[in-house]
Amino acid sequence: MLWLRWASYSQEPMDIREIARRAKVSTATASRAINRVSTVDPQLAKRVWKVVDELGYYPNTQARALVSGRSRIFGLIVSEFTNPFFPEIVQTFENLAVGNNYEILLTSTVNDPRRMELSVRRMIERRVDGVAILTFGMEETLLEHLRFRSVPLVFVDVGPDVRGIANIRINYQNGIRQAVQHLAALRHTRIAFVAGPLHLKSALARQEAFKASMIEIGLPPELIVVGDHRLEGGMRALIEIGRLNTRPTAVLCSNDMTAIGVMRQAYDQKIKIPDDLSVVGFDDIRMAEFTMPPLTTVQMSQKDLAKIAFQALLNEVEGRSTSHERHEYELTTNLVLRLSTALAPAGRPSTTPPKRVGASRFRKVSTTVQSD
Amino acid sequence: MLWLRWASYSQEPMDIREIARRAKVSTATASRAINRVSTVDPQLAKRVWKVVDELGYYPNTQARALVSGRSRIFGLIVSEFTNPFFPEIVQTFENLAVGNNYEILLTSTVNDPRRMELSVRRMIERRVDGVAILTFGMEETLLEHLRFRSVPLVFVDVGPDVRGIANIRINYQNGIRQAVQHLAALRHTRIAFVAGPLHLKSALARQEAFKASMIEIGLPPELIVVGDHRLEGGMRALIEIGRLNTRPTAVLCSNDMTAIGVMRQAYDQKIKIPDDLSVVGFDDIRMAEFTMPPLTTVQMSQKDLAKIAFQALLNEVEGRSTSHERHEYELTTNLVLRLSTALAPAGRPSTTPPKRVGASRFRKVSTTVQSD
DNA sequence: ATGAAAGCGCTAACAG
DNA sequence: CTGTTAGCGCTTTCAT
Repeated sequence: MLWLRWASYSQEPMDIREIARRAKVSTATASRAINRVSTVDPQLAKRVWKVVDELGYYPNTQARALVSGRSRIFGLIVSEFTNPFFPEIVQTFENLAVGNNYEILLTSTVNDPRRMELSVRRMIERRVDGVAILTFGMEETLLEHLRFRSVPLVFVDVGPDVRGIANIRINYQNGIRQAVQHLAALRHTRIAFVAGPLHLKSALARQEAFKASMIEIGLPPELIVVGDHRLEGGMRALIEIGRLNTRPTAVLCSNDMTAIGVMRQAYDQKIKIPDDLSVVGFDDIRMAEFTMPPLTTVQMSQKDLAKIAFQALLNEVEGRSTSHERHEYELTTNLVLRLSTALAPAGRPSTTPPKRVGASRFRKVSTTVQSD
Repeated sequence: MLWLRWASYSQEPMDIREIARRAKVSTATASRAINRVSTVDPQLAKRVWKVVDELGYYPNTQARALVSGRSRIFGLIVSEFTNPFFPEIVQTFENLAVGNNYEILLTSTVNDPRRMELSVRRMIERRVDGVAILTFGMEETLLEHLRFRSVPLVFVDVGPDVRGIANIRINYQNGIRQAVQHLAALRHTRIAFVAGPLHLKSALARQEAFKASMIEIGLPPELIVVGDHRLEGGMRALIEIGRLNTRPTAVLCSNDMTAIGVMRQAYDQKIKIPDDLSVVGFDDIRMAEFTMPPLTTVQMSQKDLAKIAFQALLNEVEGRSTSHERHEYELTTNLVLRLSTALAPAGRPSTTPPKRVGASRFRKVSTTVQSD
């Protein structure tokens, strides 16, 4: 706190020159000491650091960035913070950022083309060192602006056509197959699927995974209704499903909000879950643990996703990767058993809920990521 | 897209000098044109802008900040992104930021003193123009670092002792009184309160508001159990309440997660809500709408909070406020009726749920805030 | 109204 | 190993 008293009676600029002067060294040496360059004489270094601490000197990052050409900022573009899928990602990303002396420039597109464009512009203006785009849909032309400036990019789930940018591919099939087989094992044969907005690649992929998984075990993937990945869509979907002449005993949803909508509608109609109807979600957002009953769901680990994204960016920037190879990462989804699924009503002799699992197991993703 | 083709065969730096050269003006004029200084000849300005657009030139914010001394970044310190209270705040804050050409430096303390210190350090290093601290608890000494550098600060809910920084005071009493009176009107007389961690000012204030509200209508505020503002605490609280010899018929919770925990525990114990027990939350996080039944809760508008915080910062920075007056803002809380409250079991002749209200009404906060 | 030039705070050659 | 110095890209006097 010494510098605080100092502060009270002098308000001169505290810049690296001031530090240098007081430590009786050149600015170059001061700079080196501060940046822990090993060749600097320990004596001098100590003198510099003493002054730095006494004065509470904090280097000006802008100036640093200007001369070094690296801002130590990673951009993170998401759709919407209020989408429950993102908070965990942002938190994990930030944890990694602080640990690596990066700042994060967080931006949301709120599904507005103008905001998308603005996001990209902001990234460029602030000269970010890399951008993670977790927004399930982004105009190709905007990316060109980033690519043109050779800003490292990480993407989730874009097609295989884009070259020169890292890509995290989601293995939807794995988790969805587990979900379908879990339901089948509980004697469900009439399994419905509530899809998401099919113009989204991710929603389409989930639906396809569902169909494939059903066919795989000889069940017809017929009962499909389209939702919107929101609560309302889930509610509407269950109403629609209720009108079907062959009523399903289980419903798999394209995301958790949809599943929560289904459960809400079931609650309103006094349909008991899981006794009358088994429900499975997708994503494993935080809320999935808090529903009643807790939701069985396919987990797409937001933590792992963030870790992979961050690490990919870091690899790119620190040049640990030769720039001409194709950078592919994979995130595998897995079923998390909770309490919203049970034996199918017809074949159920007694109420035997599936064993509850505390934590989920993952198959390790195909890339090494730093732990928390 | 013209500049994109240009880009393909020349990779020179696109800086303001390049713009100036191509527009056949001086860098000074280029700068003025880009910054829309009115005195610049329209002809020249147009020429400059043409080049800017063709080349896809984006000014370097670092350089700008360095010379102007203003970074156009606001710091936003929160406790934890995964705390459901924050996403809406962050989103609103960002919306306002983009609208005003600011960037936001988002930081979380995760209730770790080291991270708190780091947050402050990061703010200073990036030379933010102001900081909003929404973290219900922050060490005084850290603030000194910011105050010393005269960084404008906005705070939520700190005591009245701190001078020279803006403060948003929460009127807990208003909403909690409404909640208590709502329950009383439904013939509840044994109303329990599940408090939060009492070392938090905000938790303490809520408890005090509860006590005052009860006494006000002649009910003894005796049934108080302490939770932790998390789901688990709510669950434990209900168990504890169940052991009381005088069982309450309604429980008011210090925050929504607690209320959700209570509901979860009730679900597990087959206690029907609201028929057997009325539950009221506090905060009105997004999830409160999605519980079953939807949670009646005291709303502390996260949107309004963010708006006030941003506006306060802006006032400070744009110098619209004389720096010696005390800057106080107020946010009023209000009850939002949903479906988790009903007539007390004893005095209830039939099931008559309270009227459901779609949107809540607010008393306007005492300061003018920009709309979305 | 426009241009020349200084300089924001820092790092990185380069020279000693 | 240390110091001198030239910029990084921009805004802003100060002349014109």
